[in-house]
Amino acid sequence: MKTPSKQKRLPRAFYNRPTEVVARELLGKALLRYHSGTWLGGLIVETEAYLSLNDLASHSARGRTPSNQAMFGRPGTLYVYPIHAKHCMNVVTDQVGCGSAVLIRALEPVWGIEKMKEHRQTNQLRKLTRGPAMLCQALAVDRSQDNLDLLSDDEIRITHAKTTLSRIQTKPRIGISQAKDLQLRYFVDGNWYVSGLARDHDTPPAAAGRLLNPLDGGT
DNA sequence: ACGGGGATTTTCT
DNA sequence: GAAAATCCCCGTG
Repeated sequence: MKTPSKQKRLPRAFYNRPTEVVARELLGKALLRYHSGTWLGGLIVETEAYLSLNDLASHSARGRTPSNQAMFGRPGTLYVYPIHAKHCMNVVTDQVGCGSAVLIRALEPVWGIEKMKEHRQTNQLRKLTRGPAMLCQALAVDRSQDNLDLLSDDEIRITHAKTTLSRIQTKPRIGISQAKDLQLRYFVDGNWYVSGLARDHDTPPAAAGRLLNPLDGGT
């Protein structure tokens, strides 16, 4: 299984920190998924933090249930949940049992773009991974990946990446009905693949203000 | 069993 | 900008 990048995985200690810190520092890292003999993935450009305390929008706010148990696992655990007949993926943060996680909301597609186009049934680059459910479909991630460990699993990982970040923005989270005031959404300012209103980041990749592709990025 | 709501996406006007 | 599509999950009875 030849990896498309020589970068190493993020260590456990990276995730075992306050959720807001992890959410911000995940920007620019590489999310890689091995599926049907090929690598898929891209660079993280948008995240949201969901806290263990005083955050009614978090799935952990009403305690542990059978479906959200992964959220209470070790930092670096994957938490995949179903919503509106689709799926979204999170990375568990902070200490074991906290019930906090970071939602991965958007990627700049880099690896396996043709395969991701098939999974998404489109030829438009911008429709591959611009949104939490879109990127799960592109990467063929669903509930069967729930509770996997990003540090040891063979088919999914998050690694360092040689990237140059433009300014990082912090804004309220998207699509929630509670705790709307908390500023826990982080994204690369101006990146073409960030979700939400198009006018906030409508600059095509050929122009300025974005993540640069990693130097060892491949097909 | 039932029903409302949801960290969404797509399509329509 | 609004609404449909679509289904899982959990509180309630």
